[in-house]
Amino acid sequence: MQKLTLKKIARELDVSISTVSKSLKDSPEISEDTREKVKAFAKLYNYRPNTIALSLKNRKTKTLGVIIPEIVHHFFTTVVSGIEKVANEKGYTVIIGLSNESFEKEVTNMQKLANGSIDGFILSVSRETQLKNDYHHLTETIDHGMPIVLFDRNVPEIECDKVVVDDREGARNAVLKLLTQGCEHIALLTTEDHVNVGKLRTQGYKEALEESGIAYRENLVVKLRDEFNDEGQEERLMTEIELFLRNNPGVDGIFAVNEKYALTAMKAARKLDRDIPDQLKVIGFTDGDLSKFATPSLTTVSQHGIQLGEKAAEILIKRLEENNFDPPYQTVVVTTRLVERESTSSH
Amino acid sequence: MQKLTLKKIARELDVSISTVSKSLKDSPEISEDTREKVKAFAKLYNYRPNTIALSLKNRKTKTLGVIIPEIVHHFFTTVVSGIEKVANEKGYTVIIGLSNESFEKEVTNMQKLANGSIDGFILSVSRETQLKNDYHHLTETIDHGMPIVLFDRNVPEIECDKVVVDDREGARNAVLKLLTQGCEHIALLTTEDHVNVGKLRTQGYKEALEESGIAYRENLVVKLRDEFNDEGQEERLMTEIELFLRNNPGVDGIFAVNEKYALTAMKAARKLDRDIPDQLKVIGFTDGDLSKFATPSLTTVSQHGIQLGEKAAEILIKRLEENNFDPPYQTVVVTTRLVERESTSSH
DNA sequence: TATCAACACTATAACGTTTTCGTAACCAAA
DNA sequence: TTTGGTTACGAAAACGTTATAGTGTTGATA
Repeated sequence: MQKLTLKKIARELDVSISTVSKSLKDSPEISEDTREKVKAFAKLYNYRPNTIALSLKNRKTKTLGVIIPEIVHHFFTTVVSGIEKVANEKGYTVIIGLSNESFEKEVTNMQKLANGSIDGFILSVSRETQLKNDYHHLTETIDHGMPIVLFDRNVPEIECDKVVVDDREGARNAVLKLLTQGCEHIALLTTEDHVNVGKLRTQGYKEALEESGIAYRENLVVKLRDEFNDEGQEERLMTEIELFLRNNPGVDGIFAVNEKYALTAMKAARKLDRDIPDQLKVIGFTDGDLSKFATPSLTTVSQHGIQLGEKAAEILIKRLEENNFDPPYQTVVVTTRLVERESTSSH
Repeated sequence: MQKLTLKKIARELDVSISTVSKSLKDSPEISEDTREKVKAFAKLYNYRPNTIALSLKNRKTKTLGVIIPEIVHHFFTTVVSGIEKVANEKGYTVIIGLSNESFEKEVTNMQKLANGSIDGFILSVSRETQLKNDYHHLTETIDHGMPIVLFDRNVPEIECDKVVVDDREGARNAVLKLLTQGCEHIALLTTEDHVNVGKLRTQGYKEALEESGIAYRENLVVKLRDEFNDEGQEERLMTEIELFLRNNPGVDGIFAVNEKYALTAMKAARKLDRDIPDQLKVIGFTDGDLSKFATPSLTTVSQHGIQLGEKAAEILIKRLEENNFDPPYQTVVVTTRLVERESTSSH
């Protein structure tokens, strides 16, 4: 009951392998009779060409390698589902590699896939990679003629196609919203500096303040340590944020660079009996189920992960099909949208 | 700057391809001198054998195909991350296929991967597949000598390895918990009947009631339509649940078969001014971020998706390495754990 | 001086395709 | 009857590996 091959069909029908292959491809070289006979047989026994053999022969796999830092993560899964959708439509398969925010896993995963398994990469660099600022694995891959599309976490020093979220603008709009809602002391809950998107969102925060003639105050910026994001560290995150709120009773608006921070801030506020949105308004970045189901529901900057994934896949596949691996490269900016919910509107 | 192959090394060093291959494999047939020379060259230019060629030659790909109904879904991503962890440790790659709960996508995705791309499947059948009760694609795959490990959504009529959650027992424990907490009128929020896990959880609900000498009452069981789970249908879900609560003011406990239902129920209760947990206690199935960050935080039945994924990968890889594709098959039951939070404890 | 190992390689086949080139067999034209 | 052109197929190479089976050279033995 093993897989049917051209060779087996050939043996069975007493013709050559070439004849079988050509028949299945409706080549006029083969007589109508033989063609029909072969096709009937192939159909009957459900012949399907071996993908691996085709990949070897064609030197292309019709497969995209996607490397993400984490999979138990709403935003990244939306991106993957966007990628998968487009890939599937165009006959491509998707291989997923997880870096788990580790530089080494990112590198080995890429190496493993780059040796013939895939035609190109779509990836978002790990936190550790950004920290080390070591991108030799990316440049090497590109130099070997394998295209890469970078998404979300941008790496300015690498030249390739990119699809990024408009983090700066998204943050700016969020903070402007808080300002028009009457907030005067807006805190920023963000990550450590080495995370690029965190930096950009911080920039947007500053811009919005500046535009509105409000001074940027260092002490309203809370840089949460990376390890607070790890599983089981929710307590420490909470303590940190609660402490901040306690020490800064004047804060009437919070812009958080992700859902988790925003939700935790809301929880802390409740503990301190500060009403949301009346006394404190909150906006988070990244729109996931968490925001939708929170109480009060959270106003967020939606990132359109699906479109981002779709766009990334489109760009990569276009390059592959056109066999064009050279500059110029493009950078697509996916805009964000402010989804207003209860955490900002005083009903 | 194209990929280095044995042939190119051979040409460069003026030896045969065989010599290069053997040298790299430290064969004693080759003189120390030549061996070193070849290895030095290979290392310098970073030679890596082509995975596709190896796959073709060995007739195994060291790749697992994972088919899941949805990727923007906490539970499934935890499973995938468990699979990926084990797979990676054992030198396997993971290809992901999404069925999006569609029978057809499940079938085509499997067909595409089955033609040489992977060595075995790990999959959870789509909702539509369960509804159609058509599993020919699974039996055919197994008959062709490709092993399958089914997870979560069990399919009794298919004989193969399985890793399932103890849905019945998990539900039973949850409902027992509500009972010991003093609830007397416990409602069940569940899915339509054709979803296997829904059925099992309903069974656990009944068992717990029976054990406690409480009559099962049809009108306390709410079967939410499948389409309410779709993106953007949160409103309708809410209306439905709210209506139920309004019509059944006596309900003092709710067991929901997933996080979404539970959270929506809590939201509805708040609208109706019923205090949680004092007047109404809620437990949900599936432990995700939603439950953790909800207000009040939700008591849930944790499914240990990671362990489930790990186990599934272990079973599949074991079969592959032992080249044993025949019965007996095993069914591993992953136990659940009740994670108690604010929605059940009256502090 | 023929014989035989041992050594250090090379050639070849195979995995399953596709494609280019070659070639029998037939018929028509010169 | 030779030449030329179809028709309908088969042989072979190639993709990049690995494993099996040669093979030429050397040096030692009988």
